[in-house]
Amino acid sequence: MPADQPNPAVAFAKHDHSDCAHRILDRAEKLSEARGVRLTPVRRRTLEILLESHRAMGAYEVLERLAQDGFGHQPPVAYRALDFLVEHGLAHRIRRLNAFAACMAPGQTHNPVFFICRACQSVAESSTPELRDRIDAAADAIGFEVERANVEALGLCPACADREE
Amino acid sequence: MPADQPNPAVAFAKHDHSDCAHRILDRAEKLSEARGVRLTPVRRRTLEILLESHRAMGAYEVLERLAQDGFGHQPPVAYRALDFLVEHGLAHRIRRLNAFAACMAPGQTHNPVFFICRACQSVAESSTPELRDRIDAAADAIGFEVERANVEALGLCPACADREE
DNA sequence: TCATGTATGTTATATCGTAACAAGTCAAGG
DNA sequence: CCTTGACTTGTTACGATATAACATACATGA
Repeated sequence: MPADQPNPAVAFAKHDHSDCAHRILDRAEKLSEARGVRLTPVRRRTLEILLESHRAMGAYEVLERLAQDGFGHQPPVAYRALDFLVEHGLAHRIRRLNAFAACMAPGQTHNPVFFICRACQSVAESSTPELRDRIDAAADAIGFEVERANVEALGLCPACADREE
Repeated sequence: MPADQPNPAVAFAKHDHSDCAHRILDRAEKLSEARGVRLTPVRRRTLEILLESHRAMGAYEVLERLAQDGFGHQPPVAYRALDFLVEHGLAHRIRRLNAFAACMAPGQTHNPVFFICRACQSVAESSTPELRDRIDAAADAIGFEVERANVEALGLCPACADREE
């Protein structure tokens, strides 16, 4: 697999995580510049915090970390940074968990499917255009116009599945 | 289309709604009996309330209606009834809206896709085993075991799409 | 009938999210 | 340089969603 392609298994496999986080931060910087938006210190730090794990984190958990680092202590600080990241495709909102996770393939148009481990809350992201095609086909059949589609699968990641046996 | 098959377009089309609601209530009764669980007055009334529209309703909205009908006034009353309905496949939770909608095909194992109109909040439910197959295939590739999968598509229903043009 | 599990209702509180406003930052044009 | 306007960050205050814990009632079967 080429190094610049997203590897959906990465969240569940051993890997050089600091490397993987840095790579994404670099891309986030470049993307922000290219789009003329500002990856300010809070926003950048928020992304770093999300990138420290492949878990989904609640806004208040992120806020606590931001506060420790000298940023504001109030909810809007975290929500605004997270909203920015989501809006620009640098993070995703995982609705089932009321939480957020860094996007592992920023900048690529992708229709992500989230695989959420119910035991360790890690989240893997897989990109499957065919899935979106199916959704669009079903929508067409009833005259519905899909703008965004969200697929969240709950289950067990390989490590936690082993542990449960 | 046979009358006992779910028609995914029903939510967006004109139809004899009181008939459609009664049919589902009947099935809910039979299903509950068959499974040895009790469709008690609050639970039944909760399902009726959801069935009055094809919209998703928030728990507090449902609670208000229940209170008017002489049931309890506190959140757990609504949440417990809704949780029961969801657990037994008689209703679905629409996470994007923090809301609940009656299931239009109770008793059938189905992997529902929800088409949520962002203008009128109506929800249509479409059942597509192929979609689930795709999700499972993507999961297999990374060693993930899917237990439940959730597809929520946001967009415009036919009526609201017309209105926006 | 009475023991047991299940349902319903309550109070209280946890958790998640946003509106509205004040103050600071930054870049472009005068 | 310095003003202006758009944007960003921070605050207070509140709204919306959800659950824990406990008391009471009710069905069911030994």
